[in-house]
Amino acid sequence: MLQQTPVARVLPVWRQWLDRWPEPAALAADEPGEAIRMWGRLGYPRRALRLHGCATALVARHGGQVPDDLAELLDLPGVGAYTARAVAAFAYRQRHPVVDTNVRRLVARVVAGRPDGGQTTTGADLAATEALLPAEPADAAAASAAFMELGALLCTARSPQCGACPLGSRCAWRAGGEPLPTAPSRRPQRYAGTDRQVRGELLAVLREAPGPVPRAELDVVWPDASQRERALATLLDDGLVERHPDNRYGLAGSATTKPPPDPAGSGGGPRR
DNA sequence: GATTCGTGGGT
DNA sequence: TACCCAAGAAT
Repeated sequence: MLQQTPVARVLPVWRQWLDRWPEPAALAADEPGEAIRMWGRLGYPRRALRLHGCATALVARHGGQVPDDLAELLDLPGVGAYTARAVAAFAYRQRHPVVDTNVRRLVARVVAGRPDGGQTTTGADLAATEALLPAEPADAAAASAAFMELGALLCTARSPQCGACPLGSRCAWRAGGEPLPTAPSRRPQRYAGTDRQVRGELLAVLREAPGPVPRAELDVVWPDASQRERALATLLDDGLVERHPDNRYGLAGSATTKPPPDPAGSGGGPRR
């Protein structure tokens, strides 16, 4: 949930989520569509699907437990370099570099004197961060937590508070006069009008509906029919949405949630 | 390595 | 208003 999403926005959803599914087996036993529904408006809904897939994999491969081996963690759906190492380090106290966007920026500044980190974590980022870790695994985990907090609270992207930073004069970026980024080089990140927004609108209808809805209920969310088609097609392709035999649409695998009265008697569609 | 994938709050 | 940017992962 925390992937590319501010902590404050995650917290309420996370609490409801764990209240409903306290352990992987509980989530795995429910429909993936219910995970999408509970995801709410956190964004990147494929993460909900992957989290459900992750729970399923944990049950199938690891007896419902979260493994402590880095390679096994990396094999889980939705678990990448950051999450796998965060779990191994924070939950199991292993010595791994934990590199998120905050640590990437912090290390870029402190070590390399650059104004910002890259968009994605590279092998060089992992190596540079690993070099900063104490030898003792428990201390390394504490240091990783400290790096993340430092990057998130003081060494921020916009307005870093260098005066309050405990690293003080040991920072190469500060020593270099805190040079600003040379080129903007950031992609335009507009959202309004994109297929992303249309996907979001379509999914919002399906989340709020108790079960599959007729096509007409999806058609009202966006005026451009061709863009609507495209967005719906990608949702189907991602496995977030299912088309039922009666030409209604619903969240993946959630056809069981009390379908409305069906005169045609086709039921909620077959389930496996 | 570069792109794509949502959403909302801060500046 | 417009833009930035979040505890990234998959392709």
